[in-house]
Amino acid sequence: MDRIDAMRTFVTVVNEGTFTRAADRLGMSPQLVSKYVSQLEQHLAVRLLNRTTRKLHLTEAGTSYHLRAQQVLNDIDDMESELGDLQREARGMLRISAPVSFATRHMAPLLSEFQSANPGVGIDLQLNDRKVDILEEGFDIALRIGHLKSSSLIAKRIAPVRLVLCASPAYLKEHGTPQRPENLRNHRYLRYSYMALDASQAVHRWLQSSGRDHGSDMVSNNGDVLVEAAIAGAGIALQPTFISGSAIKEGKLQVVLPEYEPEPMALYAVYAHRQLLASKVRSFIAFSDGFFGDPPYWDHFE
Amino acid sequence: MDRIDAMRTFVTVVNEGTFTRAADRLGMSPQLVSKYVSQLEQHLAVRLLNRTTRKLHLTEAGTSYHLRAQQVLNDIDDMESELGDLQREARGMLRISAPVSFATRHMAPLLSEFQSANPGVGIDLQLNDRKVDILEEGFDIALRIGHLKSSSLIAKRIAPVRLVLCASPAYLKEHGTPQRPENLRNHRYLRYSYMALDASQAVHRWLQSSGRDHGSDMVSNNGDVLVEAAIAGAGIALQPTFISGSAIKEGKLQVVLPEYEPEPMALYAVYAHRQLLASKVRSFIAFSDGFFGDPPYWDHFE
DNA sequence: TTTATTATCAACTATTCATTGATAATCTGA
DNA sequence: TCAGATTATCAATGAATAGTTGATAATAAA
Repeated sequence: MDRIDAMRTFVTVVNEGTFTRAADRLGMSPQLVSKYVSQLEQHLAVRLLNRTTRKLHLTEAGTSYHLRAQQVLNDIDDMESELGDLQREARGMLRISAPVSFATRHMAPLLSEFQSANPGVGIDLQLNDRKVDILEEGFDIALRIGHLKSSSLIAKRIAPVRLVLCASPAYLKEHGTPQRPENLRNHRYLRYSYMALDASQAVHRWLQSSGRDHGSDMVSNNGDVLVEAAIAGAGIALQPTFISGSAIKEGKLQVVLPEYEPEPMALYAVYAHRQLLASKVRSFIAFSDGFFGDPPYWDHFE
Repeated sequence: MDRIDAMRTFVTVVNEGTFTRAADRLGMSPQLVSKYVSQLEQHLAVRLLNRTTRKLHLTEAGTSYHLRAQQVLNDIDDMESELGDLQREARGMLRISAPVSFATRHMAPLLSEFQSANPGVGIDLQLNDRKVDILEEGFDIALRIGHLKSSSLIAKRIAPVRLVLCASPAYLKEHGTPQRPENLRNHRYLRYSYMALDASQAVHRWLQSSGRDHGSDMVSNNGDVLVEAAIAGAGIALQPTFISGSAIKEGKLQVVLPEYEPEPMALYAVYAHRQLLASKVRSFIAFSDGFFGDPPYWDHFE
């Protein structure tokens, strides 16, 4: 016996006045109504109704139980319908973790338009380039760049991320434009410290090759800084186009060795489960999908 | 799935922090705990917990549900333990219907001692000589005198009720003391209007016999009045000893034709059901049983 | 890496559920 | 007063569910 159903049955019987009418209203057989009430009485070890075949009369215990059971049922209904709304309407606080450079440049319009479309959703955006544990730190979604290794998490591809080698025209004029990957060993590399490039990429081999003088490289864990440095003529940077694209378009940077461009990575939205996903999360994933275009607008520099 | 059990399981999981500890506390298997929580999520169509094999994290929906579910469970526990107390301790209002003459003379000590023994029980005593419908009128117990015809009600015999013919010594001196039932037709009968005597009783035949002059009888629906009238010498009354007993003992009345005394009737406590009887009712029945003695104290007139 | 812990899945049996038809008790209207 | 209608409950049956055990995958700690 489901005690909530039994309570609801008893309350309906009291409100309707007879077992049969209660059965009609609840869409069940009178026999079942009778059984439920009996079982409830059995469970409580209290007689709730004095019943003849014609009339029902509440006992003192029944009166008291009816009153409070009605309240409890209302509470449960409230509670469940509140959860239902949460599911249906996309409400609540959406906690997002995102990479620093990408977020500062490209997230604002996405979030702004998403909130216009989903007024019930609040957003808490935490910028972080380390790999956060979304469960442990309570994130609904983490945006990540790279080739994802498998895990128990779900990853939805949001946009491609191209990496291009680039330097300022002035730098190239002074140091020469590399025509072959081998030439890179003679250049100053503006290196991103978290970069985890696939070793099979030709460009990577030359940038990491032991023949180079690593002591003269510039290293940062922030891509923006490296791109700004490249613009200022400090060397050659291998950075995503979502950072360098606009500078390239404006002519402040020039793509180097385009024919050796590494395989593109991707921006992923990572979340915990596929089933019973909160509506706010589902909506955000769907909203992000294709938002940046394909190819994304920051790649329109050529 | 019992939703209340499922709610309780979920709340315990959240409070204990792991499924396994919750299972220990609830005395069930971890598999079952897992199943319950899953079914609850299924039912609500909301993910309540983000779980890895090592740690649990509440979702936003889960946080809100946990808070309210805990409240609901408390309400239910309160409600049920209140009913339990009602059952265990004998509390509440006990509504009793009783015959007028009996109650005015003999109920006070019973009720008073019962309340001393059961301080939680209030008493509402309604005096009435008609046959009340205890369910319809909301009585817990009706005291009735007579030979009860069968019904769906339960009747517990509390005390024997003897009926004796009696008259004042002065009346008998003036009109003669009947030695045989036939003599009764020459006397004035003080008749109780609700009297439903078994027609097989010898005395009854003579009192109702057509040879008598009924026009000279006195009729009342109150036995006290008839007994008082008998004391005043108005005639012969057939009344219960619980009314006439004290007057007989004091010599104000004299028993007539004792060898023709009708079969005794009884005082019954009538109530609706035997099962799941409210504790206040059960206690009262038990308390009444034998309270008046056997034979009852009012029969000690001989 | 190995071991221990944890949640979950899968399969299986005992139990419970919900239905149907039958019955007893009451009420209603002639 | 008596048949017909209504009502609650009982009993029996097949369907669905509950709760168990053993196995598995994932993670944390040693």
